[in-house]
Amino acid sequence: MARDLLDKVLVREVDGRVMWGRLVEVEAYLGPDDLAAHSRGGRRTARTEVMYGAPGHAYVYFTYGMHWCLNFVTREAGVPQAVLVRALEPGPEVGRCSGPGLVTRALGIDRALNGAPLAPPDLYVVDDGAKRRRVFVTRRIGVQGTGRWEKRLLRYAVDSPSLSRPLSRGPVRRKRVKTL
DNA sequence: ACCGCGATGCCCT
DNA sequence: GGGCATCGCGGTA
Repeated sequence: MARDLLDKVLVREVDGRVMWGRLVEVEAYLGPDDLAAHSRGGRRTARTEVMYGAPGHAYVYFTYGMHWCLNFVTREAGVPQAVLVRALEPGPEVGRCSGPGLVTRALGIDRALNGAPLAPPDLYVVDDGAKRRRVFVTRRIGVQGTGRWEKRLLRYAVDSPSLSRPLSRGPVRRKRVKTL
């Protein structure tokens, strides 16, 4: 799901204004077994509740005292997995989206959209037929102290100047970045 | 280029 | 009360 979302367009409409950006960087969080996921160990709290619901809905959480992060719930009810939206190539009139906190700030996404369906008119994804670029996979950003999970290649990105962080240090080298 | 750190508040133990 | 799926700034190279 994370891989398939790349190069598709995230659209946000608010007060009749249409904003969009192309998805270039996402991360998969694989539920109870994934020690880096909010739903690790099957945690089911007020915050994680929407991940236990139907797929195709937004999971929006607040972090570091100031940032909202947008996720897509991906699996059937009862399986709390999600894809974190980390970066977009911004459309016209949309500010920089090179990081999960910037994505939500640029598109006006906050707690009000937690649990919202990913469907018009508020927030949705469209396939505009753009050519799919080569997909790179790396370790997830900001994931530490989770044993093997911090090494797993669950960050999916296309090579773009709008990434939150480079695919690897220096020029992209085949040896350090797994290609699909 | 890399590193350290402060801001700021909710979540969960 | 500690930590956090972050960001931008200011310092050192």
